[in-house]
Amino acid sequence: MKAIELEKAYNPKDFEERIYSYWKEKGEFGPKEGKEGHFSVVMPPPNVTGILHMGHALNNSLQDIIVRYHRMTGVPTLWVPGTDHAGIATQNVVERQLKKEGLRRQDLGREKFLERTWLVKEKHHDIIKSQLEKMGCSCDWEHERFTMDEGLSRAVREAFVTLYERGLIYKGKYLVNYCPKCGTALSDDEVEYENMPGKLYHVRYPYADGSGYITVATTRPETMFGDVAVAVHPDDERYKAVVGKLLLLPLTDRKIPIIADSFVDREFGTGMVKITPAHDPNDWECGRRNNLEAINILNPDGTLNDNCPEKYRNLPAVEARELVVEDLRKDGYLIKEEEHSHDVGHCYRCHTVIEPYLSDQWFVRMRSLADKALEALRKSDIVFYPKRWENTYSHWMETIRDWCISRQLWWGHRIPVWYCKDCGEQIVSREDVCSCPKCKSTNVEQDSDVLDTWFSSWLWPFSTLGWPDSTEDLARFFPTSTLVSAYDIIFFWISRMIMSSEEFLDKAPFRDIVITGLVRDRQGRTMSKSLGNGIDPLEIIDRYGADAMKFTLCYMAAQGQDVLIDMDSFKMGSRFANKIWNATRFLLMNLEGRNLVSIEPSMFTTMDKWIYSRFNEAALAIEKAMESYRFNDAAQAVYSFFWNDFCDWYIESSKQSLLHGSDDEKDRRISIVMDLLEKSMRLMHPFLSFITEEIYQKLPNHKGDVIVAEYPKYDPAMIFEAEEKAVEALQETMRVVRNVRSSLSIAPEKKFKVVLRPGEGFAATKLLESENAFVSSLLGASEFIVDETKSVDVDSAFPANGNGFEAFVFVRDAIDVDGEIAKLEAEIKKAEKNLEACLSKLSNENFMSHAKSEAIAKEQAKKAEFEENVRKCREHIDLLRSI
RNA sequence: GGAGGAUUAGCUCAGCGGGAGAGCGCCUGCCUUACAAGCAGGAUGUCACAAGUUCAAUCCUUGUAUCCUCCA
Repeated sequence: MKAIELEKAYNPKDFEERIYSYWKEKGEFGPKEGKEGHFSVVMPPPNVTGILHMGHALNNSLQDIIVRYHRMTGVPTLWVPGTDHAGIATQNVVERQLKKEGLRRQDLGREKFLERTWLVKEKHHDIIKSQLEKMGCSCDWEHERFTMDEGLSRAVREAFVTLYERGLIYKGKYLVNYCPKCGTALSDDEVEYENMPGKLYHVRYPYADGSGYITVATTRPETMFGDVAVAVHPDDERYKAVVGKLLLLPLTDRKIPIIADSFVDREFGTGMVKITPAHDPNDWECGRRNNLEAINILNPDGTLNDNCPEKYRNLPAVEARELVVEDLRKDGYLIKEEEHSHDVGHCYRCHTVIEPYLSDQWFVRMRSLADKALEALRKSDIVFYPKRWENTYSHWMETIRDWCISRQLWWGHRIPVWYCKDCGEQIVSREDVCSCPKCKSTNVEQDSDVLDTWFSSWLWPFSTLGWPDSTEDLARFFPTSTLVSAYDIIFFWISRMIMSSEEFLDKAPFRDIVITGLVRDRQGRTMSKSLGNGIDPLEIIDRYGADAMKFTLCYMAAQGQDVLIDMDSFKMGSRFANKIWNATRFLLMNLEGRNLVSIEPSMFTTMDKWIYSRFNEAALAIEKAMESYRFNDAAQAVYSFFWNDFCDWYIESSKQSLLHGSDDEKDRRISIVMDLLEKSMRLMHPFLSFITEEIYQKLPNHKGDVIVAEYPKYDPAMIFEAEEKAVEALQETMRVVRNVRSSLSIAPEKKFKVVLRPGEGFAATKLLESENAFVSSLLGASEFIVDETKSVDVDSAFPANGNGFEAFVFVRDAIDVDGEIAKLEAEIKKAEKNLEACLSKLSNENFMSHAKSEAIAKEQAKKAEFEENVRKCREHIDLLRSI
C-alpha cells in the first residue's frame, strides 16, 4: 500500500465548501430508511430581516450536533430549516428604506409595498441560507419552509378559523399596547419595560360644588382629558365621606365622580388616583368594574385627538404634557412636582414608548389552551433542559392573559375575516370570500389587519410537515424530538407552540426542550449592533473554519449557561482540528509499504487494549452527555480522548513499532491504528463535521461517507480494566522521571540510565518491560531497567518517588543537593499533613461507624500511601546526602 | 414586589458529600522529522461571606453581600 499524503497544514478552506456541496448533492441530509422510529428537529426560523449572528451560530451548531449524532445511530432523521417573515421587524426594514427615499408606505400602497418587502425577504433569505450552509448545518433543504409559504398560510387560516369555531377567538374594543411609531398593536409579551426617570405631579381637582379640592398624583398629566373618575380605597378612612361627590376636571368643564375601588394603593401619593380607562391598563379594569366610560384622547400616531380641548389637539403626548403642566401651574392647580422613576413600556422592535390604546383588536382566549399546555408538562410529555425553566413556563401559563393577535401592518397573514359592506355581516372563512353568504352582495372587504407573526410560527412544528393535511411527513416525523432554542423566546414561541400543538393535534410538538444561553462578549454584554461588540460567524469561519466554530461553541455551551466569547476563543477549536489533521497526516504517511490485516482481539498488546478501552469509555461518556444535552461534556470527552489519549500516548507508543518493528508488527500496528482512526472520525463527526468527512474519505478502510456511517456504540467487551490500570501506572512512571529531568534541568539530548523499583502490586511492571523501547525513548533513557529484586546498585543515583514505585536516575552532575533535599522535606511536610488528616479520620469512631466502607477503605489506602511517601522521601534524603 | 441564575486559578468557565479541574494566559526548557496551531515540565485558589445539618461541606439547608436576567 502507498502512503496517503495530506497537505502539511490544516486549511479548512480547502475542503469545507466542497464537502458541503458533496453532501448536499448526494442527498445525505434527507431522512433515510433505517431503524424503527424517527428523530426530527425543526429549526427555529431566523427572521428574514437580517443576517445570522452568534446566537444563531450557537443554536444551529447544537442542533447540527444532535441531528448528526442521531442520523448516525441509524434512525430516519429530519432537520427542517426555514425562515420567519417577522412582521413588524421586516416591515420596519422596508419602511426605513422608504424613508431614505422620502416615502411612506402609504405612498406606495399595499400591493407595491408588499412587492418590495418580498424582495427584501428574498435577499435576506439567500444570505441566511448561505450562512447556514457555511456553518455546515445538515438540515434538509428539500424540506425548507417559510412562514408565508402557501402551505403555511393555509395552516394559519385553518388555525384561526378552528379557534374561532371553538369560541377561542374574539374581536373587541380593548386597551392594547400600541406602538405609535410602528402604528400597530402589540401583544403583552412584545412590550419591554425599562426603568426611567420621570416626574410625579400633584394636581388639585376642585369639588364641583366649590367646597374645596382634593389632590391626585400622576406621572402623565396630559391623560387627564381622558379622566372619568377619581378612585380611593373603600377602606380608606380619610376619604370615606367624599365618595360619590363630584369633581370638576381642571382645564375642562367636565364633572367626574369620586368612586371607591380596592385596587387603589393607599400608600401611593395621596391615596387618590385619577381613572383614565382608555390609557392605563389598571384604570381600564377599574373602569370596567365600575361601568365607566372610556374616553380615548389619542390619535393613532400618538397625538391628542378631538376629545381634548382644542388648544392641545394634534400635539404629541410629550409636548401636550408640558403645556398641560404649564397651564395647571398658571391656574394654580399644580401643587408640586417631584422626581419619580418608574417602569415604562417600550416597543420590542423599535423601542418607542408604548401607549395603552383603546381599539378594535382580535384576541385568542388563552385559558383553556394554557391548561392543556400545563397538563403536557405535568405528564412529562415535555421536558426542559435544564429543568429550572419548567417553573418559568408554568408561571407564565398560570398567569396567562388573552393574546392580542391583530396587527395594523401590511406584511403578514391577512386576518381571514370578511365584512359585508351592505348588510354588515362578518364572515370568518378558510377560503377567500367574494360574496356575502347572507345578502349575496359582492361588496365584501377583508379585514385590513394582519396576524401577529407568532400566530404562524406557533404552528411551525407541524405546519412545516404539511398540516392541516395528513401528510406522510406528518405521520412520520411528528411529534418532533427535540427543540433547541434560547431562553428569550420561551414565551413568544416555545410556550405557544406547545399550546397550539395540544389544541390542534392533541400532542406535544416535541419532547425535549433544550434551552441554550445567550452568546455574550467577554464583558458579559449581549452582542448588539449599537455596541459594536458583535462577532460575525462568517468571520470566525473565515479565520478558523466552521468546525472550529462549532466545536468551540459546543465545548463552551454548558447547560443553558450564557456563553461569553471573543474572537480568540475559537483558537481552541482550531487547534484541536489542526491536531486531528496532523495526527492523521502522520499515520497516513506510515501506510507506505504496508498491508492492512484484519483485527482480532487476540493480537492486542496492553497498549492496544488500553486505547480501545479508552475509546469505549469516550463513546459511553458522549452517549450519556448527548442523552442529557450536556454538550460541553460531550465535547470534552471527544477532546481528551483524541488528544490526550490517542495522540499523546497511543500514537507516541506506536512510533516504535511503526519505525522499527518487523514487517508483521508494522502491518499489525498500522491496521489497529487505522481502525482507531476510522472509529475516531465517526466518534467526532457530529462535533467536527467537515474535517472528519475529509479525512474519513481518505482512509484506506473507510466505507462510504462518515455523515451516514454508524455511530460508535459503547462495547463492554472492549473494556480492559487491568490494562487501563497498567497504562496509568506507566504514565505515572514517565511523569516522575520526566520531572526529574526537568527539575534538574538536564538537557534533552543527554541520556541517562533509569532504574525502576516497583513496589508491591505495582500495575505496570510487565508493561514497562514490554514497552521498554517506547519508554526509554520518551524518557531519553540510555537504559531502562525494571529492578524487581532490588539487585541493582542505586547508591549513586538520583532517587524519585512515585505512587507504588521508586525511580533512580543515574545523573551525577547538575544536582543541587541542598535544593533537592529542601524539596523532599517540603514533600514530607505535605505528606505528613495529609497523613494527619487521614489518621484523625481513621481514629474517629463516628467516621468508622458511619462512613461508607468504600470511604474507609480509601482512607486506609491513603494512609498507607502517605506513610510510604514519607518513608521514601527520608530514604532519598539520605541517598542524596551520601552522593 | 415575585421568581430564577451567577459568585471556584490572571481571564472564560466546568465540576462535586470523602485527597480542588479544563481551555486560554503566564513561567522554564525543547524545532525529539505529524503538528511551535506542537512537546515536556511548572506556578497560581481562605471554591463570595456567615451560621446550620453531617463522622465528613466547595458541594446540602438557611441567611447576608454583590452582579445578571425574567415576570409584575
